[in-house]
Order: sequence, then structure tokens, then C-alpha cells
Amino acid sequence: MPRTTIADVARVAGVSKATVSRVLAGQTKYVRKETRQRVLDAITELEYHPSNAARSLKSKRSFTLGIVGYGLEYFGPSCTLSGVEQEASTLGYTVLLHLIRQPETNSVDQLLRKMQSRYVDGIIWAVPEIGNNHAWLKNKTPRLSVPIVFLSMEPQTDLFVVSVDNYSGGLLATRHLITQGCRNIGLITGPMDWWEARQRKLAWREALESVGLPRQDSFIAEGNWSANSGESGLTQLLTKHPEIDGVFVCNDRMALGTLRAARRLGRRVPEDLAIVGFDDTPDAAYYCPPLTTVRQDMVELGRRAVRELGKVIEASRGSEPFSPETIILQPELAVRESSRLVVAG
Amino acid sequence: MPRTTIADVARVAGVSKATVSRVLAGQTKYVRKETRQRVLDAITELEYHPSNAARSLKSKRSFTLGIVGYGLEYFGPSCTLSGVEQEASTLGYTVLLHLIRQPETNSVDQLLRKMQSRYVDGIIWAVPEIGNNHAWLKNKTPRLSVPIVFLSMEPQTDLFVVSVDNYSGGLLATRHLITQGCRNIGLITGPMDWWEARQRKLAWREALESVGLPRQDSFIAEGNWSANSGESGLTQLLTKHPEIDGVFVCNDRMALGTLRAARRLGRRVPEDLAIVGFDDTPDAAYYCPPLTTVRQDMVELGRRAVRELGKVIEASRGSEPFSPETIILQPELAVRESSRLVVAG
DNA sequence: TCGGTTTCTGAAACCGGTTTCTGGAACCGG
DNA sequence: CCGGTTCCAGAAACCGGTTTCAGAAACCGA
Repeated sequence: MPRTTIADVARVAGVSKATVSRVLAGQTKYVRKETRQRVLDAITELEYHPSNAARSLKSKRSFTLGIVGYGLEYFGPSCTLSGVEQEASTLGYTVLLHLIRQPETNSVDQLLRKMQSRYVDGIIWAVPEIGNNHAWLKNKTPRLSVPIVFLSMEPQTDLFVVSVDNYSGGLLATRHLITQGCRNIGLITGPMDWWEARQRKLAWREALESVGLPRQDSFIAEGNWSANSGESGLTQLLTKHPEIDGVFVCNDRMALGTLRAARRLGRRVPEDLAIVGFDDTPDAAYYCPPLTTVRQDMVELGRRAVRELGKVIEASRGSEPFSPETIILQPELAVRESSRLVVAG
Repeated sequence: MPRTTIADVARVAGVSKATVSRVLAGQTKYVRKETRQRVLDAITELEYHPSNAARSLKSKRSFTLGIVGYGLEYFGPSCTLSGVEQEASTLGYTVLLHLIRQPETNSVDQLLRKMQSRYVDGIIWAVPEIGNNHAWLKNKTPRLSVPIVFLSMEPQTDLFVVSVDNYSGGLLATRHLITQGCRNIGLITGPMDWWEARQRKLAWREALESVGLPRQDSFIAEGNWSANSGESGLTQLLTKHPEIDGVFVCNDRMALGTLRAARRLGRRVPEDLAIVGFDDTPDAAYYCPPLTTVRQDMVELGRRAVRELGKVIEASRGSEPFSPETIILQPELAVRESSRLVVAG
């Protein structure tokens, strides 16, 4: 059974393919109201849906967004993807998903070709910036015909970047610990080749610097985002510096690990040791004790990225100028028991 | 700058479009080795990549799989999607993602049309079976031209279903509690309109029945998968039945909530109350105490679904018969401190 | 009444591949 | 040397839309 085509609709409505196409495109001009209605009736009668392939073949657009992602087994990226799909859907786009398993890879050109061969209207690059894995792409982007919006990357004047303010988040966390009265504040970072991890570390250092508290490298342990690395990280830190009375842990999963380490070492949280995480995963509020953490709205991050991309696409279609801009989302602090030393009020 | 087309390649190689197409299709027959090489050289020289739109327009296949998903903010579905994308990628397919936000919706036909208008070669339906939300789709499927594989749905003889054995998982959990010496075993379920929740509950009931332990409805609390519902569920249960000494909680997130409730009520885990969860999220091993739970490999679930779908597609292309089959993955028990009453060995 | 717009519509070209059909060349046994 | 396969390769039709171009009809002021 062959699919119903635009020719079928035209025949039933008693018009030509061209007219049907015009109706489909939503042109109100150059189609008489009555004719338009006949076409619409024929469309619903035949349950006609246009072929995307034919459409994009001629018009060179596909109403498809390519999204390149990484780390879907983590909470943040999943939420981002969810936000991306949601916004894309409301904007009338479909999402073409491609996951990268090795974020350090730089064999990116093949992926780009694949996307272009599918006429994606735009690309969202949601791979964390690790080492210089983005270098090749970054300088290639301007010469690319398809617009790209980058997620969670170091802002750059000639690129579209949507990102959470990791530095600001780090400040929130560290200053909170200071306010709570901590005087020896450790840091458990993510891998230092991650841009986001470096930003959070920088904030920790500068927050401490501005109030004259110790901030040597020996107060830092480098984790790999896993709970296990958080556990061993805190153990190391407390061995070197038993005086530590607060820790900023750069994600919730590692923070969960530190909670266990603290328990094992006989440190009460928060009385002996205040802990602040990063992410605000749904579980964090149920940790023991509930975890103070920096909340970042990853769903909104995805939405904003798509909205931005949509604007760029529209602009480039009308060939209006549209200079790259950077959108920074501000995280906020969710204060819970793991850091509550000072009685409020 | 117009894209390079097959005609460009043909010109450079000094052959016709048809020959280039044959080379592209990987036909070894009817193309002389030397000619083939000339074409390949031209392709790499021009960095030619065929237009997917043109290709699927004529050939009616797109090397695209449509995946309809739900609940990406949960760990399981994310992993499934990851597995799907991974396997799809290795099989040469690209993934078209569509997320459903209200799983109870039955306005599915529009979605199907959208997928078909994009010539997807197959569909993976990864929306949980809730109420009778699948009813419409289920009886429509056989008449559909595009093959569908269902995930985590009640097996059905005329459909392709890939699922984890929730019943078996429930048995593992409950029998484990029995083995550990629990004699009053409660149950905190997911929403009872979820098929998976019902399966786990059934297993709980039958496991208890087979050894003559109490299994009244008053030992059951219905949660909604959230930690909060787990917390309140356990509180209710222990109020009604203080004698409860073990609980099977139908997902890890609710189990996290029960851990808090137990703490609040002064019940030691596992000494006073053994707890078993379901999912084995990465965090579960770091709960306090570490959570015994039923591990289901959701990544593998996604992979298997795609592999199955791939086979169906190939078969339907060659119009060979291929009768629907059901693939059931067996979960396994991850025993940790939250249920460890009997000293091993 | 008449030339000039404006509005509406259709014929046909086009997008970039695949596939069918056709025919020449090479190879074969007789 | 000849009729019949088999191997190669090109011309052209086709997929289902969009878009250009041109023509018909309606409208308008002069």
C-alpha cells in the first residue's frame, strides 16, 4: 500500500500540487479561502502527512536538531536532554540523538558530516569540555554552515554558549561554609581536566583568599565524580588535615561518598564537619544527613539552549545578523542539615 | 556553497551517477574493481557524504530508529536510552528521540504519523505500561507498516517485547528477606497502575504464600516511586504493624526514603528491620547502610531491544517470516548491609 | 472600454539520491 | 565463427515534496 502523497490530496481537492504545498506552508496569501478549505478537508480526509525526506531534500531544512551528548547515566545530562527534547518539541523540531562515549575523542568531523548529511537545522553540543577536546571543533565552528550551541563550555566571544555559572556556584558553596563558621575548608574536586571542575575549584580558592583562610593544595583532593572517589578523597584530606571542619564537594555523588567516610572516621556531620555538594540530585535531600548542595537547573539549561538555537536558525534563514551570545544560568544554594551549624534567626 | 552531490563524484571519477550509487551501496558485483577504486578516491577527495533525505525519499528507509521514551529524569530510563543509542550506533542507525511527558496519554497516533513521515525504519516503545495506555497501540501495531519493539511491557504473543523479569526480581527480593529470617515482611509498591509494580507485588505475595507468612493488604503501602512516598509508606506500615521486620521496597529511591523513616522511628537497619530495594542505582551501595537491591541491567535492556528491532527490520525487508518473540532479562540480587542478618558461611 | 495591477492557480523544473532498463563488451562452448 | 550468458556501465525514470514562472481572472482608475 503506497503512502498518500501530495498528489493524492491535490486530486481529491481538485487543485494542483503547488496549491496544496502552499496551504501546507501556511501561506495565507495567494490561496483563496475557499480553496484552502477544500485542501484542508482533503488532508484530514486522507490523513495526509507530508514526507519529511522529500521536504528536506528540496528545502534543505529538516526541522531536526542534532544533539551530541555524553554521560547519560548521570543525572545532570539526562535532565539536560529532557529539557532539550521538551523545548525542541514545542518549537516543532525533532531531536536526533548521538551519544559520545569517550569525551576526549576528537574524531568529531565524522559526526559532523553525519549530522549534515541528515540536514539537521542546528546542533547542540552537550559534551563536557575536557582537556582540549573542544579545540578542533571550536575553531572549525565559524566555518560551518550549520549553527551550533555549546553547553557547559567556557564562554567564548565567537561561539554560542549556554552554561551554568560554575564559578558562582562554587562561591555560594564556599561562602556558605565560611558563614557557618568553618575555618579549615577542604575541597574535593572533579577531574581537573574538566572545565567545570576547574571553575568550581577557582571559586573555592578565591572565596577563601578573600577572607584570608587557608587554601593550600593540600586541602584539595581530586576525585572523578564517583562516590568512591569522594570517600577516599575525604579520608585522605582528614588524614593530612584533621583540623578540617568543612568540605566543598564538587558533586552530590562524591558528597555521598564523603558522608560515608565521615561516618567511618567518627566525624559527625555537620557538628564536626560541614559538607556542601553540587547538583542537587533528587536523592540529596534524603541523604543522611540531608545534603546542602548547589542546585543547578539542568532541564532549564537544555531548554534555553534549544531556544537560543532556534533563534539562531531563524536568523540565519533570514540571513539577518545574529552575533554569538553567551547565556549563563545562576545556580542557587539549597541549605540542608549537612552544613547547618549556625542557628538561623 | 552548494553541497557536493553524487553527480560531482561521478564527474570526477569519470563515471555515471548510477555507478557511484552502486559503489555506495557496497555492491561488489557489476562494478569493476578498478572503477570502484576511482569512485572511492573521488569520494574521499571531495569529502562526499550522501544526502540522507534523497536516499530515504527513494529507498523508503532512513537508517533511523524512532525511540519513544518516558521519565528520563530517572536512572533506569536514562540507562536504557544510553544502551539503545549505543547499539543503534553500532548497527549503523541514528536515533530519533521523542519523550512523552504524560505516559497515560493515548494520543499516540499523531506521534506515530510523525515517525512515519520521517521514514523511521523501526520504533522502540520505551514508555511504561500504565493503566491501559498501551491498549490502543497494541491492537494497532499489527496493522502498522513499521516494526515496533516494546520495552518493559507485559509480554504478548503477537508483539515484540523486551523486558526485565520483574516477577523474578520480586521473588529474589522477598525470598532473600525470608532467608534472612524475617517473618513479617512488608511491601512498598510503586503505583499499582504500573505493570512493573504489579509484577513485583505479585511476586512478594506468592513468595510469602509459599512459605505461609502473612501477606495481607495491610502489609502493603502504595508509593509513587519517590523517596518521600517511601518514607511515609514505611511510617504507615510500622504504625499498623510494629512487628514488621523486613520490607521489600519496589525501587531504590523509595528505599532511600524508608531508610530515613526507619532512622526517625528508631529502627536499626538491618537489625530491627531489613530492607531490600529494586534497581541498583549507583548510589545504592553508598546509602546508610548500603542497600541490598535487585539489579536490573537497563543498558543491556536497551541494547537487546535494538538488536531485536534490527533483526525484525532486516527480516521484513527480505519479507522473510519473523514471528514476534519475547526477550526476558533476569535481574540479580545485590546483597548489602541493609538486609544482612544471617552471618554468611 | 481599456491598459495595468493584484490575486489566484497550475505546469514544470528541481532537490539528490536509487533502480530499472538497455546495450556494449567479454567470455564461453560448439 | 557464431549464438548465448555474464559482466559492466550509462540514460532515464522515479521518489514526494518546494519553488519558479507564467498565465488567467478579477479588480481598478482613467
